[in-house]
Amino acid sequence: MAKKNLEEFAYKSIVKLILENHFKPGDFLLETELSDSLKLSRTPVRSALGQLVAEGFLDKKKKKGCFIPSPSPQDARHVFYAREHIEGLTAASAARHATAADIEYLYGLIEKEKNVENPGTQEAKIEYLTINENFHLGIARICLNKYLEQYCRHSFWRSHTYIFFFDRYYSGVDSSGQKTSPRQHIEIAKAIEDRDEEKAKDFMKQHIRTTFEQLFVKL
Amino acid sequence: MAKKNLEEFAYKSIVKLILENHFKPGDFLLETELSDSLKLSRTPVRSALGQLVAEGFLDKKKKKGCFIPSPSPQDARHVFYAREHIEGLTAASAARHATAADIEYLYGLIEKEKNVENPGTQEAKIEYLTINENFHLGIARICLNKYLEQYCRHSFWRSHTYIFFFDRYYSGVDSSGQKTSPRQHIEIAKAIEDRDEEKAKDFMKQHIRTTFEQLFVKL
DNA sequence: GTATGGATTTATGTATACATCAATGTTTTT
DNA sequence: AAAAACATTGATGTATACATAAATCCATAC
Repeated sequence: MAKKNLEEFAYKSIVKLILENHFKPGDFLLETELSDSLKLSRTPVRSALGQLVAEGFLDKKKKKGCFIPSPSPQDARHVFYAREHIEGLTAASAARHATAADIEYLYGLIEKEKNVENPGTQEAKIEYLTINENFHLGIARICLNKYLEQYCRHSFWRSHTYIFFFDRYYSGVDSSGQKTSPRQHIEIAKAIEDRDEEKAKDFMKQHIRTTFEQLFVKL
Repeated sequence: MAKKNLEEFAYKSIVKLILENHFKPGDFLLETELSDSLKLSRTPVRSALGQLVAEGFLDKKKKKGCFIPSPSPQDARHVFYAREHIEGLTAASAARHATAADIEYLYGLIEKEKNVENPGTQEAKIEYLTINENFHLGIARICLNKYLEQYCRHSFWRSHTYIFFFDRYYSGVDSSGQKTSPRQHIEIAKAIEDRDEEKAKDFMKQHIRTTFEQLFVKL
């Protein structure tokens, strides 16, 4: 990774570590350890951690440090409730603003999603995650409202805490044996293409509710 | 102001300066100037600025500094669009979760709002702002979803950039000669008290749209 | 054995010196 | 006079030393 901006480098590195599950909930991210392993001083590491706290991805205890927030069923409900409604809005707005190129982009992602190789492997899991992220954040971008996009990005990432914990999600298939996610993505893309704001909103909300239910059958 | 946590002190001080209109859009907030005037080193000031950037209250140009984002009609539309829908959600959720104490709190604010003294003065303006903030963020708190609360707080503050610029807002009266804001606040509080989620949502959305329209008649 | 109190440890919090880069101004060249 | 090359300036970016406080451990008192 490029190291011209150490702060940015630290930020990305830390996010990567988090996403790769190097830490478990409640773990403290020590400035000294991180600066040590990333071969930089505490200053840029500290900035990066501060950023992550301000963005709400990490919690902080004064004079104690930054730590991975603990997931809880209640928190999960809150995140997914927020996501459901906010992404409902972004999908509806996207239906208003999408260009031909935007729609092509979304369908391109769906194609990729259908053709992920070696399903079940760790690489496939990462691949699905990436495509899913691009789809949801892509729609947020298309909606052309930087505030909604920001909130969407935030709640999306927070929800991923949970997605990462439960493998069930990746094997989510419906009664017909088809993967639910690509099918629902197609519905959403179609609604956006048809400029049907209501449908786009409803399909998106349903999609996120499905995701939540697949993750938390037991709660 | 207490100075035990210099970073927090810096953060609050800078926010205060911004809200008191010490800077205009496009102005750079220089670390050296701030640390100088606040009598601390650059370190806590720099942290505070980084926080404000991460939260989206300031923009930043690499190696150049943090600056007040420029308002624009389009940005205003985006902020108020986001606020309208998010606060619609918080109001509906608040109608589900409000306790008797919560409802009393809201009505208390409305009473205060009715009885602000010396309307038209700068103090009255500040007083209105504070009450209004407490009302809107209070509802966000009552809804018990920390994500929605966070997004609500963010869009609320961003919208205040605009509210501060236009005095018309504070003199907003409807055709019957009554202040619109207290009247609409009463409607919302009543709907929450009645546990009528739909009405709470709709009144809140209407209220925020009214605010927007009062500000931007000319756009 | 438990509890209290203080030393130790260890991490964050802060100040400061220095490095770096972008912008600007100035000189030199054509 | 215009343009290119260079030097200056002034801010942020980074490293590091030191201050401080929370947590832990251990000794001592009861």
